[in-house]
Amino acid sequence: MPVEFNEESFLKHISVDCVVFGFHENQLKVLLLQMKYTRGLALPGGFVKLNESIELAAKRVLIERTGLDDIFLKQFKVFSDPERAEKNLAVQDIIDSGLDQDVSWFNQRFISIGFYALVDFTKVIPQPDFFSDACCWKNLDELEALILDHDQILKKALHTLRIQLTYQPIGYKLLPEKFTMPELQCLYETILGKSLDRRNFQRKILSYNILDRLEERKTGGANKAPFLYKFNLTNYQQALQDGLRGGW
Amino acid sequence: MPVEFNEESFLKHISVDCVVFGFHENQLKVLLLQMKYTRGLALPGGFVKLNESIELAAKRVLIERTGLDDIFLKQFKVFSDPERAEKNLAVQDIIDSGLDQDVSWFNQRFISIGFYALVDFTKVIPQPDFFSDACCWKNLDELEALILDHDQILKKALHTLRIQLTYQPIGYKLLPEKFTMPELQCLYETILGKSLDRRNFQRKILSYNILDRLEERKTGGANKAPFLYKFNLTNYQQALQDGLRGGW
DNA sequence: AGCTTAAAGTGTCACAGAGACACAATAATA
DNA sequence: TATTATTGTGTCTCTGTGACACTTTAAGCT
Repeated sequence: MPVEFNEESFLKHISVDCVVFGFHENQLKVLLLQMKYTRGLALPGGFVKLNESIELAAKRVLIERTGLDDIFLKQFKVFSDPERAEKNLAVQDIIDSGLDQDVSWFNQRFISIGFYALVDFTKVIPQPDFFSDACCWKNLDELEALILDHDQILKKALHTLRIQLTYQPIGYKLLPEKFTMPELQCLYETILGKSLDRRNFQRKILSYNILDRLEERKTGGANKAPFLYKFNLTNYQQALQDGLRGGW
Repeated sequence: MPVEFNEESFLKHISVDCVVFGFHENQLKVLLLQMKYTRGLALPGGFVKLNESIELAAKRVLIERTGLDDIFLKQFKVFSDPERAEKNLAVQDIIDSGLDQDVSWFNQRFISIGFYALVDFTKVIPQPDFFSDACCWKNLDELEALILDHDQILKKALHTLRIQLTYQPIGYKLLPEKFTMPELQCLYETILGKSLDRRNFQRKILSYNILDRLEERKTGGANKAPFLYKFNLTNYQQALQDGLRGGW
C-alpha cells in the first residue's frame, strides 16, 4: 500500500475521476482499469490531499497512470447522487486483497469531480493502480459496463467533448504532432458521431488558418500520399478564444 | 441558529456557492448577501447534508434566499484552491455574533461547487441568511469587491453564461412570461457585452421559430408600442438540443 | 387637434460560408 | 502498365449575415 487512505492524508468525501481520451488508428479510446478481484472496469481516479487542489489531484493520478507529465485536463461535472456509491464494489476489492486497510474510508459517501483528459495516445505508458491489475485503452464503441456510475461519467465526458469541440484544443491534444487531413477529419467525425464531406471539411478547417501544411507526405497506403499538417499554435490559440465561428 | 454546523449534519470540506442572475429594467443583476459584522458582500451559499446531492443543497439554499421553488440551476465549476479560504472573514462573523457555535467548522478547508441560477427577477423575495443582514440585487456593472474568491466565482459564472447562451434556456428563465423584442435583445447584449443590430437580431431570433408573437402590445413608452412575445416551449427545447445553429 | 419625438415594424442588397458534387492526380499493387 | 483507392483542387447554388433605409405609431407638447 503506497499511502494510507484516511483523513490524515486526504479530504473526506471527495474524489476525482478521470476520463482519459486518446485517438489511435482512427478510433477514439478511453483509458480504463480492470479491478483485481471483482474484475470490474473503472475510470482512473483518486483522492484529494489535504493541501492540494482538485486539479493537482487529478494531475497526480494521471501522471501515475500514463507516465505523462503535461496533460490537458478539464473539469466537466461533479457527481454527487447519494446513491452513486451504494454498492461500492471497490470495497470488496479491499477486503479480498487481504489488507489491514480500514475499509471505512471506502465506505464513506463520495462526491466525485469528473475530469476529462486529452492525451497523445502514442506517448502513454499505461500503469495499473493498487486495486487494478490492468490499465488499458478501450475503444469507445465496444465498451462493456463500468463500475458504479462510471458509465454515466464517461457518457457525460463525451457529450462535453462534443460541445467543446469548437473552443477547446481538442485536435491539438489528441493527435500526434504531424497528422494528415483524413486523420483530423476522422477525429472530428468520431467525436461528433456523424460523417462529414471530405472536401468541405478541408476547406473549412483550412479557412481558420490554424494548420500549417508540411512539405512531407505520408506514404505507405495504396493511394495518393496525403500531405502532413501540424497545428499553428499561435493562430490556433487565438482562434479558440473566439470559438471557431458560429454564434452571434 | 437554525441548525448546528458540524459533521453530524453536513459533509466536511464541501460547500456550494450560487450566482443568481436576474434581469430587470434592462440590467443584469446578481443576488448578494451583506455580512452582518464584517459587512462584506458574499454569494449565497451553504453546505451539503449527509444525504442530499449537491444540486439539492444548492436548491435548498436558493429556496431560502429567494422564496422560489422551481429554479434553473447549473453547476459550472469547482473552486478548490487550498488558499481560497485562507482569510475566511465569515469566521470573524461567527465570533462577533457571540454564538457558542464551534468555529472549527468554518475554519476547515472548503471545496466549493459553483452553481449559477437564472430566475425571474419579479418573483424573487430576497431573504438574508443567518450571517447576513441584507440580501439584495446588485447591478453587474457597478459591483464592489466580494469576500474570499467570490469575485472569481462570479466572473466565471458570467463567462459560462456567455458561452452557454446558445444552448441553455437563458432567455426563457430570465425574462417574465411576456416580453418585448427590445427586452430580449437587451438581455442578449448585456450577456454578450456588445451591441447588436436591432433588425438583424429580430430576423435571426425569429428564424429559430422559438417565439410566439402575441396580439397584445406593450404601451406606456413615448413611442410605437412593441409587440409582446412569449417562448414557444416545444420549439425552444427542441432548438436548444441542436444548439441554435453554428458549428459543424 | 396637429406637430414632434423616439422607437418600433418591415424590407433590400451584397457578400461570405455551407452543402452538394465533379474531375484530375498519384502511391501502391497486380 | 493498368487498376484501385484515395487525395488535391475547383465549381455552383443557396442560405444566413451584416449593413443600412423607409415607414409606422404611441406619447407628449403646444
